[in-house]
Amino acid sequence: MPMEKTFNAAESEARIAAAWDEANAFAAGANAKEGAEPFSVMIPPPNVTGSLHMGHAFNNTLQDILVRWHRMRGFDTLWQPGTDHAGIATQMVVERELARTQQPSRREMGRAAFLEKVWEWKSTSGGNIRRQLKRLGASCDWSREAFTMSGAPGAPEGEDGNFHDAVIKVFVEMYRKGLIYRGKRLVNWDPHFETAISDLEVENIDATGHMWHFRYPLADGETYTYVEKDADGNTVLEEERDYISIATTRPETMLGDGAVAVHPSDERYAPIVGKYCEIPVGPKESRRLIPIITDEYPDPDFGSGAVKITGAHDFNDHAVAERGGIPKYRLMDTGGAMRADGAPYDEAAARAQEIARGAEASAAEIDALNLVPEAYRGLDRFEARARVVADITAEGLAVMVPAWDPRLGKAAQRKASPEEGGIPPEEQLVPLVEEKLITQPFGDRSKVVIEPMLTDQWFVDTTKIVGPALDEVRKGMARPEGSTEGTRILPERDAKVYFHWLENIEPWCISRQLWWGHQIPVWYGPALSSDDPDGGHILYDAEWVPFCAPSWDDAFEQMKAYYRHDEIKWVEDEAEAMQLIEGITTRLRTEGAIRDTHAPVAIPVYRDPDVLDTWFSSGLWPIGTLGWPDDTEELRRYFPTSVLVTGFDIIFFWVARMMMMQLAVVDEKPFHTVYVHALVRDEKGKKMSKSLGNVLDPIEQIDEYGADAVRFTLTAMAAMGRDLKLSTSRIAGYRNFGTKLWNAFRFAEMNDAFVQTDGARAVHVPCTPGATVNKWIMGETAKVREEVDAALNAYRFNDAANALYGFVWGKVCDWYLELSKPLLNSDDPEVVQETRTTLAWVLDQCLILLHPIMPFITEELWGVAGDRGLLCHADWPTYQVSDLVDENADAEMSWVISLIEAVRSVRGEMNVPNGLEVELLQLELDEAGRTALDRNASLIKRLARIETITEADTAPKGAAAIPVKGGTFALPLVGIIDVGAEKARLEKSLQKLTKEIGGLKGRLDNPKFLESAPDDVVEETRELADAKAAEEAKLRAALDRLAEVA
RNA sequence: GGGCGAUUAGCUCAGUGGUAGAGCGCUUCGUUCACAUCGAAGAUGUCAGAAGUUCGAAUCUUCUAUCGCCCA
Repeated sequence: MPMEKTFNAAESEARIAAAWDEANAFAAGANAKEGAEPFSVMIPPPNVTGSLHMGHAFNNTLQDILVRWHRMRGFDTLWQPGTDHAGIATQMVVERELARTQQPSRREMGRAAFLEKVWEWKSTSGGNIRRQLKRLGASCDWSREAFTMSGAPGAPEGEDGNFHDAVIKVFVEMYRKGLIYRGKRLVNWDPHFETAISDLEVENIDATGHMWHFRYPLADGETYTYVEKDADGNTVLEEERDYISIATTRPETMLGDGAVAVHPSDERYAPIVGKYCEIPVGPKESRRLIPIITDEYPDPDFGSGAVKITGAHDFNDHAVAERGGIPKYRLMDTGGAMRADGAPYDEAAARAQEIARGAEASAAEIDALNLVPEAYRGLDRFEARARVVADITAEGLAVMVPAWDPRLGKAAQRKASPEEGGIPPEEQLVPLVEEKLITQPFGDRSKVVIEPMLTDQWFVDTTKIVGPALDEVRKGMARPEGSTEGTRILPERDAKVYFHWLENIEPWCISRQLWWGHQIPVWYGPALSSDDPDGGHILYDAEWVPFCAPSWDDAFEQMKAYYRHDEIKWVEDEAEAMQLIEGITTRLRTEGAIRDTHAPVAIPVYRDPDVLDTWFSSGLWPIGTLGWPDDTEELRRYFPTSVLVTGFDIIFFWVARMMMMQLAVVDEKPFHTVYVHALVRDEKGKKMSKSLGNVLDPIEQIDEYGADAVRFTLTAMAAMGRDLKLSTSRIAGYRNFGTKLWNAFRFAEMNDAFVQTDGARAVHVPCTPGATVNKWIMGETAKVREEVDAALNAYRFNDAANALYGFVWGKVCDWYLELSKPLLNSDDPEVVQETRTTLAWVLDQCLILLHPIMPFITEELWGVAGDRGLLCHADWPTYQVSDLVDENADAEMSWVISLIEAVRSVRGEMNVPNGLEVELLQLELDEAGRTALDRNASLIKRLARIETITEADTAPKGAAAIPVKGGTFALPLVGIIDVGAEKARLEKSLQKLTKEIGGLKGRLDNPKFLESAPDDVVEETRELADAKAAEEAKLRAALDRLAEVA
């Protein structure tokens, strides 16, 4: 049955994918040669809620190329797939789903029930991305698909695995080694999701905002002389003030101010440093006084030069507060509303006043103080801001300026001209609300403004584990070619990014106030009042002491040892534990005894409710997916892995953390090479995003053009380190390339190239052909094979793709297929047989070499062209240029091709009708040319559409001249050609030639060039100059003859 | 503000010191038995600008301009 005219991707891809599946073709170790080296790649786990976008398609295409290439070369290959559990994103998706289907909310159903819902969602919807990756052709070992939450408590059937064990074990070990600690720190708090997030999950966005200026009155009616000087030291303003002017973009945080700071060198405020000022908001009778202190942080040239210090709600202020021992008052609840808990404002403010005056207070007490006045309690932070501004302004404590002040921005009025009536703006005073560009932090998922918040969190002490991660990459960057020592990051630029980040690393906050994730394996019980094992008591206001252990049983053992008995009760949460302790202590107190640990009452303990950052688990991806902490066969075989292919946007999130964690846990780098690729953008260069609506959905593209076209496009554009701008016309172009290849097979099939009587064709070199054309194409094949291997070895994916494109289309289809036609129709059965064999071989090579980039169409054609197993397991060739290139055949074919091109060019420019076969005159010609002409006359005639080739001494008048290497031909086109046009054509060529010769001569006449340039360059230049000069002479001769006619 | 990168044909981009390239688009011609998702031919460049190093610069150095990304 004859082949269809085009490849039907939609129909074939599914069938081929099924065949691969059925053959288990991508299982770890499939097609490995005896004693093969391992080659393993970890997929960057996509988010389980995710669907395939172009970035994934790009990332996975590159991985698949490497993996298929290695598999065909007989490596013991593993491509490990899987997804991560994406704490925030998944919780968000499931909560939204609950709301949509009008089910009880997360909080209503409680933690356990909610997690059940999440698992349910995962099993029905979490497989999306796997199906999509399969559509792309990703040759992962799907039987090993991993998940970062596998094996967690509550995981349903089918979600077993030990990733959870690995995560917990690492946490416990790192905790015991002192690499993980808990502390009350200022963290980025997401008020929407009510969890801490890492600074990498914060997007800083510039937007026009406002800066308010307020007066903080000095305490006790104090005044000072405020002097403002210009750059030359001249006084520009001098006035008596009873206040200090403060600018802020977040007035609601004034309620938690602990001090006002000025720079120590700022003379304007020197007289009042050490004095107190009043926070101008809240009930008048109980306003707080705060000290005026000095710190290096305030910039005297910015605003008034004085800065309010709110240690609990700003990172810079926090540092100042730490340095100056300033209390840090927390103002908001987890949802970003002003606190409504605790004692009435009067009491809290009075206590805060004592503290400001020097009274001792614990961090816990300070945290418990709610300094939000009743009027603002419970308000959303932005609502509170508006109220604070309004109240201060109403009281006349805003800094006032004329209405035309340019700092007011759009709100500023223009100065009135005298003839206009009313109050001129210069006399009208308005509150100074500066309009300016403000950088605000936003949660990258929630898109709400992030609030710096003082909370208890867990941290990895990254400074303690960063060293080896830096060393390994330093080693890798310096290693020689071919070595796998250390870890090499490509391109080099991204190594710089890596170094820069790790050298300035911050502690990593790993706790999240979510439910979906690995719950922190720490239980808290009340601390004993003394270290003395027999004298310890539990006090009413006991601190909590942590017990970190991989399981409750282990924790329980620790608790027994600590409390010296086993009456321990695991309760729901801190509140319940607290209640029980209160009960115990008050009851025992009334009995006249402080409870000791031997009393017959259960000690309440509770588990830390927080979960670990998803990146903490994906940081263990390399070892976790291979079965660690068990000592598995796979771990021994495939770890450390070979290459990590990933986008530059997760160098910090993931790559750096994997480096640190693998080194910290198993003391071994996770991979020897990291290939960092760029971003896929739309055709205008914009980042693809849903909100812009410029996303190209890879699945839609695959539906329309086929997976191979999408893959080839991405590969051809994968120049290292450059963003790719993707357009559908490009994809269509490479779909056409597939069609071209398809039709080459159609041609071969029609010519019986695949009919073999002696069994399956071997992949290795089939014969030693006699025909020059056959020798030549085999040499070209060897060249491209070397090129492809060299390109892939260097991760130059685009070079591999372009080399193959040029070879298949430009060499095989444009020339070899055409040149083979006369041979296939030869009367000599040996020539026919040899050509069929060569043709089949060459096309097979195209399939093999293209397979890693275009797996589907090549697999399909492989099946069409013979019955010999799957192409994805075919042997990758190793023949070399030195084996297959025949210099003479090369030279001969170049000559033939250039002659045919020259004739076609003349015909084209002279508008000789295609159908018209013309006569070709051979004028002078050297020996090599004569031989080449003799041996290939039929080819030349056919491809250049020549009727006869005759020898002549001189060209007739009015013939078009065709200079070739070693001689000249002519096309006698009397009556067909336009003499003027031919003259113009020749003159144009001559002009170009003269310019080139000028350049070449200039170099050759320069003695310094001859002296300094390498010999082969000089030689090349000389040859080229000679050749050009010869051609010039021929063209001149031709022009002369033309002149005779005219 | 700090860092990284880009600027090459109409468009998208390759090109690490030695003859400026590819794909797409464009123009002309073409129903020859693989392919019109095709074939043949053609046009198109101050390699952002300036200075320097070099026998020789798109390529190396410095500066300038414009644009982008990351980090504060």
